[in-house]
Amino acid sequence: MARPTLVSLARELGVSRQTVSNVINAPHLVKTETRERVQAAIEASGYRPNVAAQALRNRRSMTLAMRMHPTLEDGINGAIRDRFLHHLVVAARAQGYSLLLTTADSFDDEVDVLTEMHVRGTIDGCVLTDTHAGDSRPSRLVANGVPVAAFGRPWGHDERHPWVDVEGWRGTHAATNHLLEAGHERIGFIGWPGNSDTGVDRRTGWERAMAEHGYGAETGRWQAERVDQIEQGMEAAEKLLDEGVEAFVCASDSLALGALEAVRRRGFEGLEAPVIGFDNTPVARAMGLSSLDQPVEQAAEVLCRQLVARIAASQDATGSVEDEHVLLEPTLVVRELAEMYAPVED
Amino acid sequence: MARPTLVSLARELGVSRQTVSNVINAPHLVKTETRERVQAAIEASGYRPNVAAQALRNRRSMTLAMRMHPTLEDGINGAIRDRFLHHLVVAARAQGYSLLLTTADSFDDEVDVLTEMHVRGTIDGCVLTDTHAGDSRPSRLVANGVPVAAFGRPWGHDERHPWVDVEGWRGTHAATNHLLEAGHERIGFIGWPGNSDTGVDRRTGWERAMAEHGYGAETGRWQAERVDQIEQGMEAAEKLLDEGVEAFVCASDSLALGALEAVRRRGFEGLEAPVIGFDNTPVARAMGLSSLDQPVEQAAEVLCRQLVARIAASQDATGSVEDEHVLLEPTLVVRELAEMYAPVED
DNA sequence: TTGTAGGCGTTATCAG
DNA sequence: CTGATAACGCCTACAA
Repeated sequence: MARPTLVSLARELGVSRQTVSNVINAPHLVKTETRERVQAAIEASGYRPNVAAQALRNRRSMTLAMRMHPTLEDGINGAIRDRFLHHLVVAARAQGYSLLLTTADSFDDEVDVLTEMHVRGTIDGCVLTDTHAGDSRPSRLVANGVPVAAFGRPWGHDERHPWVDVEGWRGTHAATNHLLEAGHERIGFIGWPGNSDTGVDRRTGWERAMAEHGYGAETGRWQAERVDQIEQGMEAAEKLLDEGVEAFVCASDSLALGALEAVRRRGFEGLEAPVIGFDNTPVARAMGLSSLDQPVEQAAEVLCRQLVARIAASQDATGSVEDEHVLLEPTLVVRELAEMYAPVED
Repeated sequence: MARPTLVSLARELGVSRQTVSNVINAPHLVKTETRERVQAAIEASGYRPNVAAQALRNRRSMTLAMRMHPTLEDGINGAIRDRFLHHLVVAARAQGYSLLLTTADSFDDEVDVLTEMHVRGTIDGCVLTDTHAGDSRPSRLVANGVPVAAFGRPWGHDERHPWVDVEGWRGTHAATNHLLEAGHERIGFIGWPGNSDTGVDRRTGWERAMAEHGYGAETGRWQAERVDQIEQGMEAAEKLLDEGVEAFVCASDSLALGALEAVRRRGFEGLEAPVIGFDNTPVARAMGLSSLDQPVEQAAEVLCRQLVARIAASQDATGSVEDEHVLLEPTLVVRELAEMYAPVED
């Protein structure tokens, strides 16, 4: 027994296929009596419109795509991506869209893959993540006519596409203030080497807060740059502790975990360790490390809305919409150190 | 300038659209000369077949779906899911399929959502994860005519669908043997409370290895059951250490991290901690904890192959294929504890 | 309010 | 080897 179609339903009911279609897409056009009869038949038969036919006819696939980056050191870490992805799917669904996952070997390849999908009508638009300085993906995709929305601002470029980003500096700023208010004075910062935009951004918040409290002169001495590993964090923290630093804001949870270990070994007062990480990873939660949480849920939602608006604009040919550029703020999650990791007594 | 179609290309070249189609799908039917002329035009114009039209015509969307579970305690953890997903996308792509992500509020809802997608022609089949005892999803989906392949065996049921699973017990068995060979004698096991199938499976490997080495009588005393948290693992380990246990195999990395801390505090010889976790999470890697790695890449690949075969069978109506049931083995990843976490000296 | 007609872009079948 | 014809299932004008 084949699946019912508009035509088969219409035939059975003795009406035209158009009437059935109207019952679904423009019920107000159909006489109540007919409508109810048709609706009953639709439900009884379990009829569902075929998406391929709709896509062909409407020229929209109601599908978005996003590249699944291989887990990289410097990209969004696994846990965050997992959360982001989940919310993205939910947000897309809420707008009637599906999310398709893709892979690519490189950023260049990503542009090709996404463009191809768009040309073939597989997707209506795409989400970009892991933006970086000099990232040419957005402009190239836009040039190819592919609607784009990015998670991450276009560092240094003034791109013509909507994006959402999290203002890391506001997070580290809040974290620094929190430590200062808790009575600590010499707050250090452990960040990444090089001038990655995210890295500079996160350090800036600390610098600013310190300057605001009259420690501007010390920000040169009280900071360290290490690659993103626990051990590196610990080593850096020990060096800074020797210089008199007593609390730490870190660019990542990995570095923070290292700093935490260093701090534990020297002991500290109270239940809350004077160390704050970034990204609020599961480990941080498990150990009781305070951390900055990125509002990925909200980011996913905004991103989706932007993208859908962009798609609508690109199809209505009503011209361009105002590109939204949204900045969100991380939330400081304060925790007490898990008992088992309480500082080692001297 | 609209995108080229078969018709527009055909018109330009003065051939029929069918010929153009043949050049793409059945080149051998076309005279070399014509073929080359058409091919040149295709490349020059950047023509790409429209997937909606293909899907409509071929009645296959070349798309698979998988539910994105909200991160749960007992499900696949974030990091593993991330890896699995990535490989699934790659494997699907290799077979010409795309992967669509979905959400659902419950297992029941998941069946509805996936069935709906299949009825509407959005997807050709789906992947199931987080299978559990009494899981009715596979049979219901199969009943609805949706091709299915599951990551996780149908615990206790003899389902008629292909699946792949990882034999946890072989992992813990190998881990236990490794510790025994390293000279430890009294190996304990820290697992989860209750009788979750995965939990029992993982414990079984340890029990078996212990029995094989003449410690069968001790497996009752040398094990503990705790909820999956670091602190619980530590507490359990301390209790067992007091009973004379000297090394641990754990059902998860969380429990193992706790056990590791307990072991550190008492000190141990060598660089390799006498603790082995499960799932090879990033934290384990960072801290230098030995762990059992699930072959998710291979699982994704096999799963995809199974599903595609299943789809083909469901469409050729050639009857049913032999359902494959594949069991894979975890790999023991032995690590030396990160220097900074070296045991505390007495 | 309902029905008719045309077309979205592709592929399979069959005749030339 | 090539081309004409007929769907695949849906939606939007437009006509009745």
